[in-house]
Amino acid sequence: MNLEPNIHIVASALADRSRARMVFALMDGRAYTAKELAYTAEITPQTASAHLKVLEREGLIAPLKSGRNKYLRLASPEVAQLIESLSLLSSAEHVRRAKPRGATPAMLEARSCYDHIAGRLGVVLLEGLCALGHLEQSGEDLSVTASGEDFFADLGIDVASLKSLKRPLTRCCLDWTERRHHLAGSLGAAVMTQFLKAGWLARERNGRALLVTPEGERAFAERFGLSLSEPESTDALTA
Amino acid sequence: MNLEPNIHIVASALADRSRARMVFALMDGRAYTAKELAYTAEITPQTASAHLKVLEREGLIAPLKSGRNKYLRLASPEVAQLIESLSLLSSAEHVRRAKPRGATPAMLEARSCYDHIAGRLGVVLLEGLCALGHLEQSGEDLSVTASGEDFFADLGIDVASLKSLKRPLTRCCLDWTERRHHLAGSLGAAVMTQFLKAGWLARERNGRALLVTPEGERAFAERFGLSLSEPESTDALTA
DNA sequence: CAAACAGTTCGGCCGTCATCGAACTGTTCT
DNA sequence: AGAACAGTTCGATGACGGCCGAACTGTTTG
Repeated sequence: MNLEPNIHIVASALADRSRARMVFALMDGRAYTAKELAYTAEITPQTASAHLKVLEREGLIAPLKSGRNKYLRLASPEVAQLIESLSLLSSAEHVRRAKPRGATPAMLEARSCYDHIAGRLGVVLLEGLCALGHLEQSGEDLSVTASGEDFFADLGIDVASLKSLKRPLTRCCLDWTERRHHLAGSLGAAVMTQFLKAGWLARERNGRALLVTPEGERAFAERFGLSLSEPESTDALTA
Repeated sequence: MNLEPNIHIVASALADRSRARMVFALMDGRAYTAKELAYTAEITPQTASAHLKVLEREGLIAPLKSGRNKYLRLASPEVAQLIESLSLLSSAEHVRRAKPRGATPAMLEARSCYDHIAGRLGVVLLEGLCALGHLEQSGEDLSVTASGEDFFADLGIDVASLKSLKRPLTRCCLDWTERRHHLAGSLGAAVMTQFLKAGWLARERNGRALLVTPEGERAFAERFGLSLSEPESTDALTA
């Protein structure tokens, strides 16, 4: 007899198109009301209610009540990583089968992936940091260099205090649109938070896309040596 | 409109108990015939055939034909990581709901997790390596120290050449029975291979459990400062 | 060549579950 | 208090999918 985890139960929770769409919407790390999620999944509130109950029972989402509203968010970073793993394996299918799909170019450019930056911006950011010697990549293993600690301190991020968290400091996250890596982990989360706070990035109103502000463009050029001017998104789509 | 990955399709492939059991059996990294998998899932060969077709279509397993036999194995390390993520979230459920389940104590003690060592052995191994200063853990971020490179070289593992692979050198993998970390990544895989080759570990005939040989016990004590004598497994189960 | 065996396809049965309309609970605003 | 609204429960319906017995393809063995 085998020690057998009931992985099919958790998998079942994500095996439905409507539930998948709702969970995917929550991948921006924010909390949404049941109705908003029903709307994004294009189903009625009753149906959504049943679905959300399932996701809640399986510990994938966590509720947050406020008056007559019930805000829902992903339960943990582990859930986000699960969705990432699934996206990685399903996007292969996705690309192979149905190529031309409705896609927001803005999302390809920059988006939030649970709590850090993904998309083309995420990828070039990681590469820039490595090129400047602030991060070191051996294999896919990432570490912060001494000059990196100073650099992040200058951005208002205290690397030492992040290290004491139980969460990984740095983690490589395979980007499912770029199919290259971007920075995740607690440092990745801190970076996105700082960028939003500094006004270098702004969130799109109802979606995962992130917009680079003019100040952000200047800051990225000065500090990271990046020029984001050429929008390769059309390229990426037709490639 | 959202860029929407069909994660529910891949999830569906794992949303069935029989398929989950088969995939879980493949987590030891070996290849099995369709009939063996049917047997472990306790279903007829016809039914298994249909299931395996689904898993193959979704790119989760890869076939390897040899005469009238068809050997099946996991398609990639990414798939193994997906199963890990699922196990992590479902074992929480599992523990919470149905505590006393048929479990092999041997599997709790040491087992293969796709291609590296998991279970109590995997956990104490990682801790031993950190205590000896061969690995360094900041947060959950792992790196090999200078003394570590020598240490692994002595075991017949060339860390430098592993670094050049596209796979991560080290990766923390959360153990779903111990709920603590063990060593994964290409170094983790190399370590298990060496241990098997050196005769320190032996595979159980039909399962994921790993047995520590007397030579292995001696080697682990000498080189890693580990004493595995006390079988805490009963502890772990009643805890 | 014939028997044995791995794997597959086909057809029918049955349970599970996503969906929606209708009706209900509870909170907020006027 | 009463209207409006978020969220839920209930019941009916219809589709999908897992399961097995039987029959088939193709390879190995005697």
